[in-house]
Amino acid sequence: MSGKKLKAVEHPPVSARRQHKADAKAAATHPPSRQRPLTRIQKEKQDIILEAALDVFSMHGFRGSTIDQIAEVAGMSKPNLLYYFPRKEEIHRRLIAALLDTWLAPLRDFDENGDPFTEIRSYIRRKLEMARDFPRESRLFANEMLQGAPRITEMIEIDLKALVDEKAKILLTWMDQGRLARTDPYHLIFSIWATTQHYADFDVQVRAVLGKGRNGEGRFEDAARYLEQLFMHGLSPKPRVNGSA
Amino acid sequence: MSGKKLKAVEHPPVSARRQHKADAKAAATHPPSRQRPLTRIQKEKQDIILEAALDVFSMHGFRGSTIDQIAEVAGMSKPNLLYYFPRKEEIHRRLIAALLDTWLAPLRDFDENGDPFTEIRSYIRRKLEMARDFPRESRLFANEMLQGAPRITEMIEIDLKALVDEKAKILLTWMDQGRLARTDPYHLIFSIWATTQHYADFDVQVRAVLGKGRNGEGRFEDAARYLEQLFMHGLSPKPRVNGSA
DNA sequence: GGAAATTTTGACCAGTTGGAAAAATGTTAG
DNA sequence: CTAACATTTTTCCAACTGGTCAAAATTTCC
Repeated sequence: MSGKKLKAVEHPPVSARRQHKADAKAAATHPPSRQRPLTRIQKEKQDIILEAALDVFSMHGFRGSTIDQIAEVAGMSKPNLLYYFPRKEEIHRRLIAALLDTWLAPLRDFDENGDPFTEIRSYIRRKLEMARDFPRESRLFANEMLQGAPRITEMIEIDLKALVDEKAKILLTWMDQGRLARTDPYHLIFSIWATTQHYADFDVQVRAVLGKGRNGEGRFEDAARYLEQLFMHGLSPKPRVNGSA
Repeated sequence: MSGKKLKAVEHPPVSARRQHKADAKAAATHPPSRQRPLTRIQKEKQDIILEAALDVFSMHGFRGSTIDQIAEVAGMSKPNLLYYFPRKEEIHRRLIAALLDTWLAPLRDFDENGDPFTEIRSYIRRKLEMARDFPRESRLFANEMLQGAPRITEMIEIDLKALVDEKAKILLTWMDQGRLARTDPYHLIFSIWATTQHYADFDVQVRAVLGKGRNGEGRFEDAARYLEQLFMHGLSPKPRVNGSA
């Protein structure tokens, strides 16, 4: 329901402060990390752990989550879990790395040769699908943002920024060609992120407000319809529309 | 740059489960809680603590925050802090209660006798101002939502829902009168929440993407302009606009 | 000034948390 | 079967956590 292997992007020189004694002997018998090709069984266990960790981290954030909790959800003992991931941070890093990749995929697919409205519409749709199908990933990301993104600043300041810059340029071109209302392309992108991820991150609120009646999967359909209308109307290249007050 | 006292709204009958032993003697010498009119000095100290707690809770969530952290930010010892607030949960509850009240004020002011676009525009503006002036409150709220709103379910399921229902009805009336594009009023409200709070909750991301150049307070001006355009255009009562793909 | 009340501090505690060590239990290839 | 390896469990620990308590320092009020 959520797995999907994503290539992990290492942050080479992070080097956090060490306060615990453990440091030297890393190639001991315990972790199966050293060079080995990583058997299929190991991969499976790691996936189980990552699954469980996603559950926990996405709800409580990094500091609010405990290894014990994750181990319990994963159905194994804490030391056993630590056999696969030498430390808590490592699990979290793996999740974040995997997340960033999938999370940006829809934006990467934004095609400058396509029709502006088709592109925007399908971008919205894909982001909304992700909010529906991977809410935990969305919340993990949101948690990270709320905490000031301590572990991924470089990622968002470099990779993400570059990607958005690129797509903003495309939007600007479309605006110049009169195929799209002239506005700030960055805030346009922000607004798509915000409106779609809202359905994952604030799910409880959305459900509560919509009431027991209307909160099956249908709410995503409604959201899609509404957002489509809002953005299609809102961004159509027309001078002015309403001028009251 | 952020202070501004907010009137606190008490939740009378929350009654959470007790698991710690402390329970009986509450009128002991320690806490200045019993009946006393609460001196001005006490209020000041409590405010200092709440300020500090807002800093910490809004970044790390409830579980991820420690009393020691809060005490340090507040510039006092942990036992001293605990003298004013007998337990961690109490501080958090106070913050949340205060928050909810201010947070919903703009929506309460939504006036059915006003002009639809004027009302929506000023609602957006006010929400954006709150995201700018009270980002920590916004993040505290977001953190609570991400965790499934365990401490405020009743609040959002009852009070919030009722308020939104009421305002949705107003929006529907306007739509019936042809003064507003016909759409789902609930999702319309969600989209305003999402787009405005985004600037508080995902502040790091917004700053990073906009780059060092354009991230002074100006970004809120730009956001306001963009959102105004999006919503004013997007919700104007016109049949169809673009029909490609 | 001094007794009473308030506020602050220092020492302490039981439970939790991240993690280490090593022994115990599989598993597998020769 | 058994040596080499992989996995799991048991035991343990030091630091941190929320919170208590009594004594000390300070303020308040007569």
